[in-house]
Amino acid sequence: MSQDGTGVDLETSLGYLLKEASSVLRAAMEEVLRPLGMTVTHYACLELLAQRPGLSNSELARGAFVTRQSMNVLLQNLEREGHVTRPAEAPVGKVLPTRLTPRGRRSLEKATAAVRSVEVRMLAGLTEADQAAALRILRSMIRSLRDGDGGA
Amino acid sequence: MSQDGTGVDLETSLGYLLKEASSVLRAAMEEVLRPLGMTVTHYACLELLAQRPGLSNSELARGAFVTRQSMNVLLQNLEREGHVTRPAEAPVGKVLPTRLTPRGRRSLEKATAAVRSVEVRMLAGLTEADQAAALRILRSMIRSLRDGDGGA
DNA sequence: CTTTGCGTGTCAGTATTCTGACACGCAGCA
DNA sequence: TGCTGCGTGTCAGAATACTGACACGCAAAG
Repeated sequence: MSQDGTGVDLETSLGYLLKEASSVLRAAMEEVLRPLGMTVTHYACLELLAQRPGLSNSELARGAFVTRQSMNVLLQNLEREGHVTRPAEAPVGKVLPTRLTPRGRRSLEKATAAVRSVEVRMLAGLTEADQAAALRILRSMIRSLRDGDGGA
Repeated sequence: MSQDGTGVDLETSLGYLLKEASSVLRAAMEEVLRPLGMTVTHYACLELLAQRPGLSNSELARGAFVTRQSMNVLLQNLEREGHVTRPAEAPVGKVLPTRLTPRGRRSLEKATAAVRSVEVRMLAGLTEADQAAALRILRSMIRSLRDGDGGA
């Protein structure tokens, strides 16, 4: 298909590989989440809420790597579908703490299992040491990027 | 800001970390590309063309992890701005081989420098061995995910 | 030579996300 | 006490990407 005559260092760029891995992972997650009627962002939001109940819209947005606005429309959908609840009035300030409903928790269970199977598949062929190294390396990358981002 | 009382294993999930790293990397790239009037997908397309001249729209799309349709509108923009050229007639079949113009090559140079600086910053704190390990691990993840994707 | 499969470019419509901007509430400081 | 900085929720508009569908051309199989 490709002329493959000039195959260069695109495949040796960690940045490109990172994007590729993330893209493939997202596609794989979408594939297993679709039968459940969920998107990746849906799942991320629910998982976040399960692990940290009472998160605000903005905090959820940061955790799912989208903007507050996007997360807000997502939360409205989830609320309408009965997966999450938000108080009509802010208990303090303007923050509306969000919580999972039993129904949301139930659909999250299936999604979590599906996603976990994808992650297991992704890690097949990697030793424990590899996974530990990956964790350390990715954290280092994130920290280095963040330091320069907000700092300078 | 967060109640940080339930800090769970979100930070130990390689999938989440992968998404986080990719997100931070993309943000950092957008930040340095914005002054140049380019987006990440713009840059990816140009870089792809520099390394593999004559790529088709579909091949470009696959390389930049977007759909053919999205890449097509991007190419139309780039063509209108004089960064790339596509023959009006397909030399063979329907494939329209795309090439960089001198102007496109020039703006790519600045972008490449900017992006490279981001990648260097990302890799700060990592040894050569770490980088080699990251390459190997990411490739393994991609392959494992792909095998299960299209195969099963 | 005909036919089937595959990849491609393209059109139309939809959905999702983002950027920009506004007002509000809390915390710290003079 | 009054004020400034910061974070938040929300509204509106625009940009971007995606899904679905169509016709065309090449290549392999009959």
